[in-house]
Amino acid sequence: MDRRQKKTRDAIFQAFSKLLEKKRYEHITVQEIIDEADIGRSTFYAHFETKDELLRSMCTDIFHHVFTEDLPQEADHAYSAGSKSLELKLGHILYHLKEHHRDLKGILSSESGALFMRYFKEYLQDLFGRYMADFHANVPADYLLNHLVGSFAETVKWWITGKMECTPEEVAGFYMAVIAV
Amino acid sequence: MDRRQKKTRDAIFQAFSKLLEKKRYEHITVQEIIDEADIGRSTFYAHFETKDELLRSMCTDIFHHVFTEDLPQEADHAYSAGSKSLELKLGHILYHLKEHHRDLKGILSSESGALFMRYFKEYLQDLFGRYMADFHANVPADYLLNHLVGSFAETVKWWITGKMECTPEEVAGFYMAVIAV
DNA sequence: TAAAAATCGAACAATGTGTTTTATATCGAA
DNA sequence: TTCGATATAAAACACATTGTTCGATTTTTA
Repeated sequence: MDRRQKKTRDAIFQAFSKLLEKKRYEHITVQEIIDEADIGRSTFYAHFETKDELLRSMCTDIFHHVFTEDLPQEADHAYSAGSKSLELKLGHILYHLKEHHRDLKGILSSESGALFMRYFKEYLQDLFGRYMADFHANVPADYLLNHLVGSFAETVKWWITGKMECTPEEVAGFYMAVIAV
Repeated sequence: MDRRQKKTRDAIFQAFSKLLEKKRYEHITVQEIIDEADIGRSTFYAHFETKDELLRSMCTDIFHHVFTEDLPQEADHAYSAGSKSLELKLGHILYHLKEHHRDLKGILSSESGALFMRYFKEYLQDLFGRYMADFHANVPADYLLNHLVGSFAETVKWWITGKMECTPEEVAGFYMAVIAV
């Protein structure tokens, strides 16, 4: 990627993130992002078609980091069955999410949080699908999956938007405690 | 309330609801609502300051119906303690929500669903707060409340946006099954 | 019937969007 | 280093949407 492109992209991300901290997503204009990032109008549109796509890109970047990063802890437990394996994996995801907590606080604080949650759940859907066999509840499978995914996403939101006093391990523990079926 | 006002208000609600069925909330313009409702521009703004406020009013109307309607079943069980009392109450709420499923499908299908969910949770927060004593989990109280409220809201969303093949009682049962802590 | 209130409809300013164009600056490869 | 390719800047533009205003008209209520 061209240095200039990367520089511009980073400037936009940072400007957007900064604006999100003090303003609702809906009320942030492209012009404000441009001014904050100190770039030309046409340059912004050369990178992103819309504000929504900008948010989507930020989320995708974060998810790519969070979900595809090396999972050192997991190697030892890759074949351990059941809930402990899931708990470790979720703890690891929380650990990586924490590294982005500044960006995430901004994103989650406004309506953009709803979009983030939607994208986040798409990723989680795949992950949890692989653990569904470990759960046995007398409810429809799609309902259960929806419940597990939604609850974890809400857990993340609760953690990030709160004071984040708990460790990733503790948060994963809370989650496992309330979904134990 | 003046007949004209009621007529106009209903026309706006119906037009908005109809548009929501085929279009995303964000992409619906005030002008489209006006055209669909066949009213004057200034009339719309005499009723609602913004599109957001229109949605908020629709939600409030529905919630008022759902949460304050007579609860016939509950009279017999008002003093029964524990989870059965909660399950009955939730079943009743689901029963009333079903009466609005046409409007709700539209609202929940787009980003307006995020706003609905937020308002809905505000109401649920009060309700669940009164049952918190019945739950005992080794997690922070605010986390647990957030989990219970969020999960029920997601349950409603799953039910309304799906095929709604289950009865309110069944859905309440599913919910109780997965939150049993 | 008469005053009060709601609606209509047209015009209006203000704001934001996304595109286009031309000139300039920077990059990457030969 | 040189040169073609590419990214950016800056300004102008058409367009859509918003929210307000105002006078005329209709409907309600007393």
